[in-house]
Parts: sequence; C-alpha cells; structure tokens
Amino acid sequence: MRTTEPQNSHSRLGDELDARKAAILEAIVTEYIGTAQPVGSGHVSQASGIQVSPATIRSEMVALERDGYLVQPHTSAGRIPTDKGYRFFVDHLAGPGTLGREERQKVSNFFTQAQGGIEDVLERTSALLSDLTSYAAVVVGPSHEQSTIKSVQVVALSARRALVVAVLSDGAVENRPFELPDDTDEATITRTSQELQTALLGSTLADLAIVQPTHDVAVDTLCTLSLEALGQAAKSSDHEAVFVGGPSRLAGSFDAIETVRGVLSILEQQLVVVSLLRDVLEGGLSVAIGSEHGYEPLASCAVVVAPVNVEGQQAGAVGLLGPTRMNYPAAMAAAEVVGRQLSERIDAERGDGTAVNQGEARG
Amino acid sequence: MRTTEPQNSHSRLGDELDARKAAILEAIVTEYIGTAQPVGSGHVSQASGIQVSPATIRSEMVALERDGYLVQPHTSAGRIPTDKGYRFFVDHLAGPGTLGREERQKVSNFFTQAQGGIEDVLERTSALLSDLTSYAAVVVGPSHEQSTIKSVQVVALSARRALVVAVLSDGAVENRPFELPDDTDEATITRTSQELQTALLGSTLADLAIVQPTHDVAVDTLCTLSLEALGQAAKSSDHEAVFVGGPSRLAGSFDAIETVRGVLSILEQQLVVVSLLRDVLEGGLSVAIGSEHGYEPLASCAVVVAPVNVEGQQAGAVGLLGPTRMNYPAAMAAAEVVGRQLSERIDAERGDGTAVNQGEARG
DNA sequence: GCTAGCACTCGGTAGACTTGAGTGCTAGAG
DNA sequence: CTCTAGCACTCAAGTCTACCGAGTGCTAGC
Repeated sequence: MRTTEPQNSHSRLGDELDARKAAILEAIVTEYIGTAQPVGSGHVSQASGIQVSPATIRSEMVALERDGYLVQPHTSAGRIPTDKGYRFFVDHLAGPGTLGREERQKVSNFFTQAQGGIEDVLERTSALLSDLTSYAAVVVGPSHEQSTIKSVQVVALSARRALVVAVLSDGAVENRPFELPDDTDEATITRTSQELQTALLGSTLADLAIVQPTHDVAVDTLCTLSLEALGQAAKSSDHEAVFVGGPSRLAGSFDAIETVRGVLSILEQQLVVVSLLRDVLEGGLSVAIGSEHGYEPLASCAVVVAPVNVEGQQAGAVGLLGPTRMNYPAAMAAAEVVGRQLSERIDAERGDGTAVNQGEARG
Repeated sequence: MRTTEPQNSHSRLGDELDARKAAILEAIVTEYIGTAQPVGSGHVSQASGIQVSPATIRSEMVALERDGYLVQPHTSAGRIPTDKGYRFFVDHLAGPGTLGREERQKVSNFFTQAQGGIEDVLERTSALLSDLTSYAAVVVGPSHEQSTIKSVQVVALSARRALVVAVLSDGAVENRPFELPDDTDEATITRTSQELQTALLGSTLADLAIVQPTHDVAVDTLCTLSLEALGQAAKSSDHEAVFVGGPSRLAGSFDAIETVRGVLSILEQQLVVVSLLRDVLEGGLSVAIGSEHGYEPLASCAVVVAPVNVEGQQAGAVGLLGPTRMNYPAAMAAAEVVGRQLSERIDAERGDGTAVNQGEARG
C-alpha cells in the first residue's frame, strides 16, 4: 500500500505522512539499507524521483526527525531511520517484494528434490533460506501436539536396556531408552509392544491413553516403564525442533563483535527462539524491528517471520534474523515463499487421502 | 614431561631447548595466553622463577626467535609465540592439567543426570564442554557402521505414504518416508514388516541383507521400496551426527570479525568438522595448532580433541575450538575427561551383558 | 657468561589543523 | 505560502606533529 494523496502531516498525528515525506523516508531507508551510511539531503534529492532541492528536503527531514522517523548520529551527519522509520517503510512503502528468477528456481529445485525425514527437510530448509537471503535463518518445525500415534514398539537393545519407539502421524519418530527389569524375556517385550500398540494407537503423545492391565505382572511392569519413558520423550521433544541456518551470516551483518556474540547466544537458546517467533506471529506481524519484540539482546536486529501452516492451522514458522537495516522486501518475500512451500510440502505428506485401513490394528 | 637437565641448545637442532630457554618460552606462552599482549623481557624476568636480568632474557629471546618459537609483531614490541612455540609448550612444558573441583562436579552431575536418547546426550555434552571451557565445543557421535539392526518396521502414515523405521543396536533410530504403491493394504504392510524384520535382523545399515522373495508380489514390491528407503536413510545419516556447542564463544575468542565469520562457516559444514577431528586424531594428536591441520580458514585456531571409545574402538570424538592462544592445559583436561566419561556412558549403555534372547525373532 | 647502561625503534596517544559532508537559517523568488 | 539559493556553522575523519613508553639490540665492564 502506497500513500499517494498529498495530505497534511498534522491531520493524524504521526500516523500518516504526506506523500513527499513518505517518498523522502523511502529514499533514506532504501539508501541506508544499501550503504549503511547516514543519508544526507543531497543524496535524497539525487536518488529519489522527487524534484525538489536539498534545502526543501532538509526541512522535511527536520519534521521527520521531530516525529521520530529519523535520527542524526551527530549534528553534521546525514540521517538514519529509526525503528519507527523502518516500521513505516515496511507497512506503507514496501510491498513484500518478489523473488528473483534465480531465487525462485532455487526454491522450487529444493522442494522438488528434497526428500527424506521431516527433520532433514527442516534443517535443509533453514540452509536454503539463509542462502537465499544472506541472513541467518530459523526454522521451527510443527509441534507434535496434534499428531497421533501410529505405532509403538519396545525393542530390547541388550539384557538390561530397551528402547521405546513411537511413530507419529506426522512422520516424526520419538524414541527413548529405559532400563529393563532383571530377567525380562523376549516374550514379555513382544507382548508389551502389542499391548502398547493396541492401547495407544490414535492418542497423542501429550495425552497418552491408559493401558489396561493384563494378567501378566511382567508385562504390566514393562508397560508402565515404557509409558513413563514415552512420557519423558514427549516432554523432552516438547520444545519444537529448531533449526538455525547460516549463523555465520550474522558476523557479516554487524560490525560490533559484541552484538554478534549476543545474537549468536540467543540463537543457542532454542526455547527463546521458539517463543520469539511465536510472539511475533501472535502479534499478527510478519516483521519485528529493533525492540518491537522486547528481547533486548536483539535490539539491533530485525526479525522477519512467516508461518508454516499445516491443514490450515499455524504449526510452525520460518524466520530470518538480520540487522534492522536489512532488506525487508527481499527477506519478506523469501520467508513468505519458503514458508508457503514448506507448508504445502508438509500438507502434501500428510493429508493425502485417508489412512490405510484406518481402523484399529489388532496385534 | 618437563625438561629439567640443562642441555646445550645445539645438541639437537631445535628439537629441544635448554632448561632456561624452555622456562622463558613457558613464561611467554603463559603470559600471552592470559593477556593477549606481546610479552617483553621485563615481564618474563618478573613473572617467571628465573633469576636473570631482562638483558639476558632478551638474548635468549633472540635465539628463540631465530629458532622459530617466537615472533615479534614489530621491532619495539614484545614477543608472541609461534605455532611451533605453542607446540613445544603443549608437548614439553604443560601437562594435560586437571579440572578444578567445580568443573569436575559439573561433569559428574551431568553424566549422572543425563538421560534420554543418545542424540540428546551428545547435544548436551557439547553444551557442557563449551560451558566448562568457554570455547566452542564439537561432539561427533559414534557412527552407526558397526551397529546392527535390532528391529525394522514399516508404518503407514496415510494411504500413499509410509515410514520405514529401523532401530539399531546402539540405540539409534533411523527412519525415512517413502511413497506407497496404490492400493496397498494393511495386511501387505504388516507382512512386509515381518519379512524385513526376519531378513535384516543383525545386518548393518551399510550392508543390508537381501530379502528373499515371497509369493506375494505386493509384499515383494513393498520390501524393495522399503529397502531402498532404508538405504537412503543410511546414506544420509552416513555423515555422523555433529553437535556444536557454544558457537557464540567464538565471538569472544577473536577480535577480527572476519575470523569469527570464517570459523563459524566452517562449523556449519558438518562434513568438514568430522574430517577435521578425524584427521587430527589419526595423526595421533590431541592438539592441532594453527595450520598443523591444513584447514586454512582455521589457521588462527587451535583444536583440542579427545577420542570417544566404544568397546575399545575409537568411535567418535569430542573437540574444542579456540584461538591458538587458548588455555591448552584446561582445554585438554576438559576434553579428555568429557571424552572418557562419554565413552563410559555409551559403553555402559551397550555392553551390559548379552542381549535378550539373542537368537532370531521369528515374525 | 651475565648484567647495567644506553641509544634506538616504533606503536599509540594527544593535540592542532584541514577537509568535506551535511546541517539550520534566512532572505528572496515564484 | 512554498520553494530555493546562499551562507555560516558543526563535527567526524583524516593528516601531521610531537611525545611517551615499552621494548629492543648492542656493548663495555664485572
């Protein structure tokens, strides 16, 4: 959406800008994104299509600064956009942009070629997104909350150790080892697998069904142990899988090494990343600039997020992390396309018709 | 091992240093590790136990520089150790050091508390190691080459998609989705699972056994598809799992942002990391300094590695990545202890007696 | 063989000066 | 009333100088 009609800048306080101010702001943001240098009135009058003298632009810039869209690093320097300035830019001046030919090619190549488990795909998606944009990318996979159990199995690894393995309807496989009671024999394990399978089929990991007691104490014990292990597995995989692509890009995005360090260490905390993306999306935004998200260590960053929707529900997210002077149109376009394609991909893998013999499988 | 007997510096060419030179080198390395500033003769004479005047130390330093143990950044500055200097330091002057009380506590706490799947443990081990040392840590898990298949199962996710899941003897779970032929019914899938299970039990992922044809074409087709998928899974998990802990520490280790970037991007390439560690270990080293390992982007780094041994065989590695002026004794101690504990942990999980009913399980 | 003394080197810091990009203000033109 | 040209002003950054101090290499003497 582009403000075209001239409009008195005082008509609505700071919320809108008249066309010329907007054009000037746009020129400044664009140039600053490119050069990282404060932009002076001279540049604006040359660069933009606006045919007014630098002096006029200067007086507009004074107004823009008064209204909080620009700042001056020091008296005799050009202007730099504030977070508010970037915000206006992404909201009113820049559409989400489109990907270049080459980029689109890369994306479609990726999604036609990518195969393998979902985790692999997510991991490589984060690399793709980072590669497309030269920013650090984050991919948060769909949580398993909604997924139902398709299969449960207990496998003995040794005399004293076993693994409980659950396959979920979304294709994820959860597993967790646990200690076997002494003298557990193969028959008990097989029996337990069957009991669990029968009982748990169709329930979710978070809400495990209760397994009816059998007449075999050994089996019941093993069931309890397995369930416990499964519960733990569910808990530890509760934080959705987070994949960070191209963290080294951050080193190119900031010149203060301390900033790089801070941002990197945020990215190490997966929980924080997940809630950051969720917060942004829940706020209905696709872009969070500077301190809009409230994570101080990321105050000099902008986050661009796109949802990953599975069966119409928002189930994950892809994001980009860059400096506030990042290329928003390109980043938004990339995130949007990759998020959508990823959604389609996951959707296609899931909802392709009814399941095989949907009914209960009996041992 | 510490050189104690005085010895003519020319007795063996550059390979040994007389006691005083060694002491001076030690003082310089130690101080430089601490301060990151070139060390002058004055500091050496004060700091070390050597009771000689700065002038004498200077003449020794000239010799050390001539022999390649030290360099001078510029004429009127102190000296800095070269890679060769560090090498001498770790080989002859510094034992592997010991962990502090607190650190040992952390390690043992970690290994008593850590439970869960092997991947989780490895991931958190990398965080532990990084936390202990303030360097970036790398953990390479045991490869699955030796592991035999304990269980194979085909699970239908939907009408057109299924997952083949294999549990390995080391507790790893490999899985990979594939497309089902049209009109595959539940019975075929169950049957296929059984066939695969019977045929593959005990073989390794890399060397999958051949499944005998049955009289059911549908089953045979599905077996082939599953085997193919399993083969792919094996291939894509062929590169051992790599876990990087505390990459943000790198930002604190170097002051040139370009260096940080380069090292980070190396860490993004898991294959490179794996072969780096392997190369170092195969060279019989536990420390590779500067360009000793031949990866130019890491020329300003030192790598400290300790093996992870499973059943006496070297099966993985833990490593630390820091600047060449890293604290070698501390890093070596930490890597060694964590590597050993991790080995024991994995060993304990595996070789605890014979397997349950080791014989073939028949469908 | 060691050391005290000394002249020398050179990076780093601080101050003076210059340059140039950019500003704010104002008077005058449209 | 709006725009612009002109002008004085500001200030970061670059250059030059001087100076300090850490550190060196050399040499004469103990």
